[in-house]
Amino acid sequence: MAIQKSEEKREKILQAGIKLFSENGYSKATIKDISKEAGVSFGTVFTYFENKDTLFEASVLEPLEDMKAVLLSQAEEQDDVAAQIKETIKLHMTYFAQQGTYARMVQYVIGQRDRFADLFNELNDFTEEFQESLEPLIRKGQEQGVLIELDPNNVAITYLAYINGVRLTTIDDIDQLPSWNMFMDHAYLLFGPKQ
Amino acid sequence: MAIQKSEEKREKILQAGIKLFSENGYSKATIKDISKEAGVSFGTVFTYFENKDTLFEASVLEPLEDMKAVLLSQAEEQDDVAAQIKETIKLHMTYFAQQGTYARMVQYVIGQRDRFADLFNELNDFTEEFQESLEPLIRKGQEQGVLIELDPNNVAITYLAYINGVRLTTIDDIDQLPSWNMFMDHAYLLFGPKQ
Amino acid sequence: MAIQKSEEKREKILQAGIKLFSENGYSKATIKDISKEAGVSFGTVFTYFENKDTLFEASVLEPLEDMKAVLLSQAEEQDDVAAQIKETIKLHMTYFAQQGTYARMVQYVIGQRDRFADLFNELNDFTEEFQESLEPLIRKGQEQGVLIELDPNNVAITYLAYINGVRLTTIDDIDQLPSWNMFMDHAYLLFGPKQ
Amino acid sequence: MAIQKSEEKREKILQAGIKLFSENGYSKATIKDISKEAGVSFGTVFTYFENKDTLFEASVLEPLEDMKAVLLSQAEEQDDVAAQIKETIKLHMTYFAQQGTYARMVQYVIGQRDRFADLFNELNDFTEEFQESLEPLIRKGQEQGVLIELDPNNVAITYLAYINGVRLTTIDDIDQLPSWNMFMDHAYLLFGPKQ
DNA sequence: AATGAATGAGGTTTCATTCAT
DNA sequence: CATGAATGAAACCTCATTCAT
Repeated sequence: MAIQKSEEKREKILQAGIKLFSENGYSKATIKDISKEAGVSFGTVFTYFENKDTLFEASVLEPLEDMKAVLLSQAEEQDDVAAQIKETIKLHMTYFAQQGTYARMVQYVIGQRDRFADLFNELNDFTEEFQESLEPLIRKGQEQGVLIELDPNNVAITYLAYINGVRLTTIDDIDQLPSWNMFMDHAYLLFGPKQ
Repeated sequence: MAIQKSEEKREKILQAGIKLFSENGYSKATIKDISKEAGVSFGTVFTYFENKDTLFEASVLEPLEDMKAVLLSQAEEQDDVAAQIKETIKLHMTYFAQQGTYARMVQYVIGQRDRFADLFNELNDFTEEFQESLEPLIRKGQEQGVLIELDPNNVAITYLAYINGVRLTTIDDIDQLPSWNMFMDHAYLLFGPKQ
Repeated sequence: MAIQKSEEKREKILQAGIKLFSENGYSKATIKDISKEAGVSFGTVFTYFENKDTLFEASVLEPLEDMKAVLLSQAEEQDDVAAQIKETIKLHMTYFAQQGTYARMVQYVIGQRDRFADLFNELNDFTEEFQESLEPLIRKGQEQGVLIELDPNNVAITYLAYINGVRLTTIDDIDQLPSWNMFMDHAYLLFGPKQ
Repeated sequence: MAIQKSEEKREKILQAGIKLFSENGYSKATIKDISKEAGVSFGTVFTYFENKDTLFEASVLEPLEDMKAVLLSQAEEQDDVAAQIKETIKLHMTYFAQQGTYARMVQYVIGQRDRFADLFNELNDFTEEFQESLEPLIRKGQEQGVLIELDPNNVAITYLAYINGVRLTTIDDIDQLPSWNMFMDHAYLLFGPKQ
């Protein structure tokens, strides 16, 4: 039970970290602010995280697992491959639309790969995993003549860059779904639909 | 002549600011480091820029003008509209490929629009300008039956997001042009080519 | 039986305190380190000692009693007073040779007599006791014409300073007895042997 | 002139460091206290010393040079070797009597030789130098039949330990010269006078 | 105009102590 | 009793900004 309570607090601090690091960047997000946001005392942060860097790493890694899970998931198998891809895109981008500012942290890590080497490698490894995961779907589309012949790896890479670009550039809140719908429609173009 | 000399120094400091802010972010780039990079003394920075924020704003704005000029420029008018668009994309993305880390500063401003309200508005205004600038070309492509019918504004927005996504996600140096060539080819897909 | 067990724990903590305070000084020896060294939990330290200062005082006092006992003890009465003194010196200094870093704590207390007033007075009182204890032996040596006429109090004081100086300056381990033998031989000089 | 002023301030800080480190030990002497004692602001300390450790090292080394100079100096050559030695002792111990608490810092360094390796080695080297410096005088005394035959190195070592012991144990202020006179007289015993 | 010493607010981190379990 | 999570005071250190030279 003591453990239960601890985990709760750790989680609160982590969520506060994710929020403030995302919104303000590493340096501007102070431990004091994070502890206030989490509703714990200043010192308690250090009970759960060795130091600021450790908290930051956790703040990046934890949502990353979610993000990975979403991006590696796909819509159900169906005959209409175009529909299947479009649904997959919707699955992916809906998540990003809700993700708020998290993408900015990923960006931060990429920008300072020396400092956060482990995190960076983790992100890098994921890119490959993502390519592999998307390849069968893309190939299926190409084989059925729905998509033009493009290197599936390149499609995956550009599609991922696009998602990030949209997330980083767009400042809309989740509510403004209309524009997100548009972004989803256009994402499909990167798969090279025959039209 | 005194003015001439001053301007030189101001420029050196600005370039140092652009470099270090881009590479390290706002907080980690210290005035001392910037002055060292610029080859001037510590106090001199404050002779040319009121404070750190002012220097940062200038460091974002100055390259922004270049970036704007490039993104608003287009390849020469020609009969083959597809070729014209592709050349325009090359024009745009070659610049970004060479820009190194500058895009990260833009990102930083977008992420803190409250703090850098003026800069943010400047960026926002540009988006509209960019849409207007690209519209004729897109419309031309659609009229000639080379592109499918899409809202030109949306094409411009998604294309811009894509460019940013590529720049922010990709860590390649300028040298590794192969991948940038690929990114250029795929960018064209966002214009909705009939194929 | 409960009490028995408690006393055991108290002793473990005390020994850990003596060890770590001696080796690292007051500030650098943390309660956490001491608890770990003692093999008890962090909070348990406060069950047996009100606070850090209390533990420190105990850590100084407890070995002090041993030290006192040793320094107040003397070699067996014998006709050859020179031999008796030399054996007494050996008794004293062998103890110090084995004491490791404890002397440093005494030093620490002397250096901060305001802070540890009680301890300091305790130490001061001992000096007088030591003088009294040594006086008969010294006087006996002088009466037998083995020692020159010196104020026995001064002999005791300088001898005590010498022992401390050797202990504080020397970094040898107990093993390196050779040098300690030398130190013992020379200690006798302070008693003013006729030669 | 600017340099002149700087050096003055550096010196003030250093003197404050020597005073407070000696009196309170490393950890209890805070930068804030030291800056206050020196009459400068908190930040100014870091203008002249990289960090607390650096200031501490300087606070040990600077007086060490004085101390070395004194301990390596000797009374003028004269026919009466006993008088010469006694005067040399007076030279040495008068300095220590005035030195206040400095010896405690030396003690601190010896106690933590791993942490302050360079300082420790410096101290260690000095011991040898001291032995060499004292050897001729001791040998002269032995040759003239004033001193008994003892290893000069051992005499030097024990004499040094004695001085330190007196300084560390004695809490008298400089004023109380009487006791220091006694300590000087007894120091001579360590040289092994024939009597 | 150029310099860099001086300042102190504010950041991260440590750690003695309290106290609920 | 034993435990260790919670707390916040206080330490060190950084660095933007001021200002005398």
